[in-house]
Amino acid sequence: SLLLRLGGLASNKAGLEQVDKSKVNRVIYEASKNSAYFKNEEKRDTELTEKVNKLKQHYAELLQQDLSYDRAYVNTMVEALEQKRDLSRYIVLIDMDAFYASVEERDNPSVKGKPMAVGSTQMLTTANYEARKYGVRSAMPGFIALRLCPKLTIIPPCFDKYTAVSKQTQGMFIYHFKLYTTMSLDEAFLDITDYCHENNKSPEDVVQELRAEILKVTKLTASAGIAPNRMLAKVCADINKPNGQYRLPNDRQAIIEFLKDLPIRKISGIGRVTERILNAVDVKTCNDIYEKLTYLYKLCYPCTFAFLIRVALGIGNENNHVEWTRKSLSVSRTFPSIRRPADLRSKLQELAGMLADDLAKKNFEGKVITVTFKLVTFKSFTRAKTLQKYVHSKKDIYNFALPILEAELPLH
DNA sequence: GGCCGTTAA
DNA sequence: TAGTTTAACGGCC
Repeated sequence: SLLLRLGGLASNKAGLEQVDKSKVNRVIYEASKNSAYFKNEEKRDTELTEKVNKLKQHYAELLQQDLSYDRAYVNTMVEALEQKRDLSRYIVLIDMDAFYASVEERDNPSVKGKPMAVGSTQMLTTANYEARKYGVRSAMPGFIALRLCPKLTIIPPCFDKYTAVSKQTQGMFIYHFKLYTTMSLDEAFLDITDYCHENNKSPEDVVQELRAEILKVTKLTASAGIAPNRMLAKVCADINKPNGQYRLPNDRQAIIEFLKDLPIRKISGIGRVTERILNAVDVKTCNDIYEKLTYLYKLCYPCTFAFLIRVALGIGNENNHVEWTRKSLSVSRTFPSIRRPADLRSKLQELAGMLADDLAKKNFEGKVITVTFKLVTFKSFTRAKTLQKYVHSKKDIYNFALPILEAELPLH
């Protein structure tokens, strides 16, 4: 299971269906096994396994107990949520297909049809569909991708171009719809309910037209998911990727049916750790969450349980309409190992300057300063300090960060 | 308030 | 040879 996790493909990613997974995993393992990165991952995995085993033990004890009182309480919570289920909205997630890679293909047609990825030998951010056939994927270091596919072309990212396209699509969205800005350049949530009613059009047709317009304006394809809430729309957007769309009707029974065999990992917010934790209590699908709600109520923190019950019922987050506001701003860089205090100080200077520039551009300031350390062993840790006043200048950032750095010296 | 871990793109 | 960057949030002490 370790090998699977470390080398394991995110098989839920589009375009990876026909990959020879065991061969790909072997190549990744051979390229990884002696690295410091791998050793660190092994350590993390051991810690997680311990946590999972403890949970299993706790679960086994619960199986022996009479939980009828808890079951009744959970049922009242389910009913209360059911009362508030909102099936009145048409929420859409628009997701540009292999975004960065598609932009580069568009602007350089000679790489079209050939395996290509955007990034560097250190890290890839996006792979085109041709490259995905070889097991190449985003968040994979380029040097490993080259072992999987020696003919792979790696193109350095050009964020100005991606930002420009993102501005174009966002402009199209807000012209007609309520737009909930998302953090990435290639994704946006829209509420098309009012538009559908006003123009007497079906959600499917509206999204079809929107995707056609995106293609016309940007020469790029997008996929979309349509559902009564964000959580489900996000899952739906993956179903007919690339260049497709899927609608989950605003119907309770259809939602229950949709969730029946849906793997928990498809839900945004459930990653590899949560997946393994839930697997430990025999939960693999969203319906399994529903079946095991009483146990999860006993095993999870209230906040986690509140999230899971919504997943089980297919009811999204309540504050869907809350505007995004920035809460922090940061810069980070990985560089070849340095340990001389003078070198570390000048690196800090450099980063402080970059951060000050970004703060100026965004007209932002902060009063909590956090320094993150990453060692050659890949162990990382943070040290933070709340200041008396808001700061934004390079000088202030450096002066307040320096003692935080020096308190950790010597690094080893 | 400070730190760690998880998640996502 | 080589494993990113930015942002948010929950939980613990």
